[in-house]
Amino acid sequence: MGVADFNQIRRGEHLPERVATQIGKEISEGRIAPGDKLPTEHLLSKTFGVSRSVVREAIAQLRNEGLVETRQGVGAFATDMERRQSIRIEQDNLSDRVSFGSLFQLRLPLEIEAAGLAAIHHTPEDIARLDETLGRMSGAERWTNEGIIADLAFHRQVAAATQNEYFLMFLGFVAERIHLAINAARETAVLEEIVEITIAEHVAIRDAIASGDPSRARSAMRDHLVGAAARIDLSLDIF
Amino acid sequence: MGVADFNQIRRGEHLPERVATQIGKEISEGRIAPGDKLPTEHLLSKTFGVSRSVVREAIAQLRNEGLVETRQGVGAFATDMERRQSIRIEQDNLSDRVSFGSLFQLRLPLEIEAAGLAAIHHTPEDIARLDETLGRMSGAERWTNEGIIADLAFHRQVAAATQNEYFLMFLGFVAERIHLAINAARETAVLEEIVEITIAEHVAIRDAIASGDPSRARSAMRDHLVGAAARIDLSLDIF
DNA sequence: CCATATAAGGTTATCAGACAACCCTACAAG
DNA sequence: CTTGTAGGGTTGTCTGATAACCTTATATGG
Repeated sequence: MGVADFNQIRRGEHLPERVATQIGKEISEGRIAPGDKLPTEHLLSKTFGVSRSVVREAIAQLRNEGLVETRQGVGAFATDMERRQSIRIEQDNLSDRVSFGSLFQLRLPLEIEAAGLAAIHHTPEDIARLDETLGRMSGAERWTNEGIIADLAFHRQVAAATQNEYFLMFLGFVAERIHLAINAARETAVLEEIVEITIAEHVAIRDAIASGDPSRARSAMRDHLVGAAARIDLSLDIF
Repeated sequence: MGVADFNQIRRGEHLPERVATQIGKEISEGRIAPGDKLPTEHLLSKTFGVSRSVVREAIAQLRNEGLVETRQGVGAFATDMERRQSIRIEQDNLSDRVSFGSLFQLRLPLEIEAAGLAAIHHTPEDIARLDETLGRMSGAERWTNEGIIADLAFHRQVAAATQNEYFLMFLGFVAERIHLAINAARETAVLEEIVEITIAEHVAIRDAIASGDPSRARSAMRDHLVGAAARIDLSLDIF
C-alpha cells in the first residue's frame, strides 16, 4: 500500500487545480490503484497545507473527470482510466513541440474524414456559412486576429457540415487547442504564413465539399493540412 | 438582460451537481449569453437557498467543463461552447441508433490512422502485448466477458503503439463508449457475432502492424471495423 | 487640464470550525 | 444466532470571517 507522498503546495494561483493535478497524477501513475481509498479530506488538507474547502473542490473536479468516486460517510475511491467520463488536455503540455505534433497528427485524419463526410451530407446553408466565413478571411494582406478566428470558424463549419455531432465536438476541441498553441507561439516568433496560399486552400476545400465529391474534398483538406504543417515547420507521418 | 429565473432547490442528493445543472442550463439555452456575468455567489446562494460552498462547488464544476470563467475580484462569466476544456458524452445519448452510428463513424478514421501509425512506430514490446491479448481472446467458442475485455484492450494497445498520447486518449475514450453501448444492447438482444471471424481480423491487424507496412495495417483495420459494423447492422459512409 | 496616486467598495479565493447525514463496526440484548 | 444500538469515522453542508484582487471614483500634484 504505497502511501502516496504528497508535497506541500506553494501558493500562487488556483490551489484546487494544483491539488487536483497532484492527486490525479498519483492515480494515473498508479500509486493509488483503482479501487483504493484516498486519504480523508481532513488528512489531505493537512498534508497539502490547504483548507478542506480546497481539497473538496479538487476532489469534486476529479469526480467530474471520472477519476474518483465518493461515497458519503465512507470516503473517496479511485476509479480506473477506462471509466473516464471526459477528455482533458492541459494547455501547458502543448508548449513542447513533440506534444503539439502529436495533436496535429491526431487532427489530420479527423479533418480529412470530416471533409469527405461534409461533401456527402452538407446542406445549402452549410455552404453559405462557409462562403460567409471565407469572405471574412480574405481582404487582409497579413494575418489579422479576425482572420485567425475566421480560419478556426471555417474548420468548425466543415465539421458541422458532416451532420455528425461528435465530429463537431472532437474536431472543435482539437482545432481550438491547436490554434491556442499557435497563437501562443506567434507571440514570441512571428510566423511567416502566406495569406494568399492559405485562403486559396480554404477555397479549394469549400469548392470540393460543394461539388459533393468526397475524395476530392479529402484531398483538398489533406493538402491544406500538410501545407499548414510544413509552414510551421512540423513534420508529420503521411500516407 | 433576461434575469434567469432560478428555482429553489429541494434537498435530496448532491446539491452542487443540481445547482450546476440549473446554471448550466441557463447558459446552454442562451438565457445567460456568452460573456455575460453570472450573479454573484452570495446572490446565487440566496436564490437557490443553499450555502455559498455549494454554489462555489457548482461553479467550479462549470469552470472545469469550460462553460464559465471566473476572475477573482470581478465575477464569473459565461463562455461559449467552442472554448470547452473537456469533452463529455452522456451515455444516455448513445442509446439511440443515430447517435451511436455517428460515434462509430468518428471512430473509423481514428482507428485506421492509429493502425498505420502503429505499423511505423511500434516497439517489440507493443507486439508482445498484442500477442498476449490475442491469446486471451481466442479459445472461446462464444463471446465471453473476458473476450470482450480483451477486444477492448487490443484496440487500446494499438493506440498505445502509435506512441502518440492523444491517439490513446481519444481512441480509448471513444472505443470505451462504444463498447459500453454494445454491452448495454447485448443485454436485451443477443447479437450473433462470429467469434472466429473477429479473431481472424484481429490477427490480421496484428500481423500487418508487425510487418511495418502502414497501408496494409490501415486496410486490415478498415476491414475489421467495416465488418464489425456490418455484424451489428450498422451502415457507415465508407470511402 | 491632465496624468498619476490613493481610497473605497464589491467580488472571488481561501480559511476555520461546526453540525448534519451517512456508513461501518463492534458489542450488547433478546 | 439474530437483532438492535451505540460509537466513531467520513463526506456533505452551513456559517462567518479574512485575504487577494479588480473596478471605479476621488483626490493630488504637475
